[in-house]
Amino acid sequence: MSDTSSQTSQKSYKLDEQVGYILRLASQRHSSIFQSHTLNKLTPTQYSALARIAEIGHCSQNHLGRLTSMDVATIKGVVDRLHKRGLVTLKPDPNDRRRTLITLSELAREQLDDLYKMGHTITEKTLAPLSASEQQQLLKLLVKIT
Amino acid sequence: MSDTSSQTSQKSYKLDEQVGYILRLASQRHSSIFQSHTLNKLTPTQYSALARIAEIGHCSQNHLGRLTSMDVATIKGVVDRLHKRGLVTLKPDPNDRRRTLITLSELAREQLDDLYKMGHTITEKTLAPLSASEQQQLLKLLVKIT
DNA sequence: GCTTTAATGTTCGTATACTAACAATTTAAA
DNA sequence: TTTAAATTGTTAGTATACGAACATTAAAGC
Repeated sequence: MSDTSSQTSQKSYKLDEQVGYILRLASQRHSSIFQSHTLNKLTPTQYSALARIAEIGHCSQNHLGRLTSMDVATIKGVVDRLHKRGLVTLKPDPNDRRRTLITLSELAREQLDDLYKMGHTITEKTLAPLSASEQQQLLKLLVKIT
Repeated sequence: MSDTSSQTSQKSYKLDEQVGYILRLASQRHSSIFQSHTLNKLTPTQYSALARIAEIGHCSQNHLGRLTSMDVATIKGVVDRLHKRGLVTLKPDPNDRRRTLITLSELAREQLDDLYKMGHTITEKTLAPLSASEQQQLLKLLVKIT
């Protein structure tokens, strides 16, 4: 009897085959690629927030959080840092005194094309090990488990 | 001319179609499932570390970090918290005075079967939206971009 | 109208995750 | 063998990420 430890745990557990673990590894590699290509040391999260504001024009802080899947505490930090860097402008919502309206700054609008180019490059590099059809397949499956 | 902003950015950028963004969403959903099923409020990262130690028996802190893809600062915090909870035991390596040998505690060994069962359940729930062949396909593709 | 409920933004606490710098120790090179 | 280089673990700083609690304001229910 060579295996004395698996008497009660017949089903072996292999960490390297668990989705959660592999997802973390894939995210790490993407972050690493992102960081090596990013302009102005922008983070993936900050980039997501900027891209979303660019899409919709303007919105409140919590709304932006929902649109980018960040909870209220996280989106606050992100918006604060984007504001500190002069990439977004903040002004009170005249229709709701609780809200702050967030918009892209002029500086951010000027950089938008370069930022988009950067985003595409990062996506390309991340998916480089896959064929075109594999890339589509991966995105489709990932969306399904979201 | 309805679109005045895309003169220089012909290629549109859709955040919802970028791997990095979708990877974050998938990781978030997995974490949420993990958290709702975990014993003792163990985190995915702590669980990975425990599972790896269980696989290899014992190792140094930095080595464990490499085996679980955590940098030296991160693995230190994880090991500290596992130690504080009594899940690992630490003792100096007699052969190398820089190293600390990490092993599973008796408590952790007793819980191992339940932890493995929990891990399998979490993996199942995370992959539930996919068919069996889709699940294998997803893991295969994720590993490729790692 | 008034009260209850909900939404917005803030703050605190904890846990990854990574960079950079550092002291102690070990290994490799000269 | 003595110096140089690498490894181990620690610490400080920054940035997500989430739960929980809180005050202010708005919306709903009566």
